[in-house]
Amino acid sequence: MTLEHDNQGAVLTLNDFLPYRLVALADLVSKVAARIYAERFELTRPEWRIIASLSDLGPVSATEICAHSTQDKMTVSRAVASLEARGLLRRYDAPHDRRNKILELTPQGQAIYRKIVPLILAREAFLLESFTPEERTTLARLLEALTARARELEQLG
Amino acid sequence: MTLEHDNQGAVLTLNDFLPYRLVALADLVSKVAARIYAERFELTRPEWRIIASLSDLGPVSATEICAHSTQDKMTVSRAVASLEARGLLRRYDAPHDRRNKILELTPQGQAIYRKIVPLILAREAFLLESFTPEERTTLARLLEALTARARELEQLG
DNA sequence: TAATATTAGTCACTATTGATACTAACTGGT
DNA sequence: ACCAGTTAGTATCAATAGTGACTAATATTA
Repeated sequence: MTLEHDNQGAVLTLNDFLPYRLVALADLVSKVAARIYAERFELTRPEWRIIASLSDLGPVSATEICAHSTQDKMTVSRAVASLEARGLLRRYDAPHDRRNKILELTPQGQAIYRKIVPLILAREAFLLESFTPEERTTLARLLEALTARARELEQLG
Repeated sequence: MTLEHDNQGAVLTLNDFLPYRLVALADLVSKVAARIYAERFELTRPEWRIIASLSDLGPVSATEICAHSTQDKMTVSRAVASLEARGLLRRYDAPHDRRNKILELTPQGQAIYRKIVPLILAREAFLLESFTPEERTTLARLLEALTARARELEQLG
């Protein structure tokens, strides 16, 4: 099957259409998660992702955060400025490249992370509660395969 | 497991965290799809969803579009205005409720839909190409179950 | 049948996002 | 050492999305 085929008269039912279902589900899940970090901790999604990334990676540059959290560099730049102003992270010059600022969570930033994580993990657990271990593995595998495939598609144009 | 439990010291790895994976995948898939309706047909995502919804449902009110396409009513209002200005849909008063405007694709709107659908379906097919029929069914079922679960979670707060 | 509440859709305002371009710092080839 | 090319991060401006108030129409209920 080519990407430019001419399957005239084809019909698309929005609710049976995978990309739509995926985006709708992601929006919903995203909204539920945001209720924690936004309403309870006054963090935006980019801010929360930066905190999570720094916990994952340790002190790294903004560019590494971008890659790890799939966010635009401008988005990260803004969120970092805000987190720094609130004392949740600090920045210092990288030893051998002064363009590069290394980011690091402050103890306050780490404390917020430790408060958020159990709440967020409880939501994830609730979502997966009705699945068997095999189903969870399958889900992860299928999403992974779709992601790989979507990356290919992105390259193709 | 409660949603307010105190699993202190828990760790969250962003890339193993289902909500993050879902959102990242949805963003990617969304971006690929947008290349078709945005770049080739100059439609925004809300506009495209309205066209798809009207094709699914036939002539309906804006409110029904909102529900069917999971979009905010303001988003739909704006996109409808734009589509009407471009002659892709028309509006007329509902017979028994004059608050209500019924929306309907014009022949031009239908023509655009018919051009987009095969292209979009080809992308979806590419994404699913490496899956067996069983895997596709499983994927749909798992996403459906997750959606139901996320709706519950949304209610709980 | 008034009085009240609800609903559809839009307006106006604000906040967020995204694209482009810029500055400063580094790299590599000659 | 010098110049072109690249990279990190930020500024700026335009487009987009989200919120609450608002208008008009309908529904509800006393």
